[in-house]
Amino acid sequence: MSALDHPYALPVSTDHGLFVAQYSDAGLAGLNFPFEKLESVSSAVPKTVAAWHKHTGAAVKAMLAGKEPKELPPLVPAGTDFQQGVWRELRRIPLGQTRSYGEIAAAVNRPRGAQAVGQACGANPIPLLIPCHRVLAGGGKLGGFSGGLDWKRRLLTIEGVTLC
DNA sequence: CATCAAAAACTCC
DNA sequence: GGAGTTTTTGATG
Repeated sequence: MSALDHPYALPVSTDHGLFVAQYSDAGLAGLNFPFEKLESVSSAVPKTVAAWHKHTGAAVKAMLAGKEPKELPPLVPAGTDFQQGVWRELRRIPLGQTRSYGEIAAAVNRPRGAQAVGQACGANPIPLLIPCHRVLAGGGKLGGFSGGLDWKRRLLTIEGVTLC
């Protein structure tokens, strides 16, 4: 994992732990799952970032409650063109539904690029708001998840997805 | 060139 | 037909 240095990092307290949102000057650039220890967070931020963070906090809490976030901050994940395309497709998945890596691959015109889609999902800097957890492997298998498969199962359960 | 959060094809019971 | 293994495939560092 490369250390992405984003200008601002702010905590998001939830019932499931303390997330850390990272912002560039263009919007939300990263969202970290709760980990053992936290890196330094920014104490003072511009009002624009504060406004984004308010939306981020509400959105994250909404997601963890199984609801669709009402309002999102600008999402500005850094990545290649292919990754951006995949992430855009991921955001089109309705809450509580799942797609397969192959489906996403087809949607971005890479009919046989399922594994590449998997990589793009793994490179997703903003879990939850870019719902990479809604992407399963073929046949309803779980696949994998950056923050641990435990999180993926938990998130899907929250959204009402029943696993085989 | 090696790796990866996949999928289809192919084998063998 | 089903479970396990091998091949194919695409983006990334």
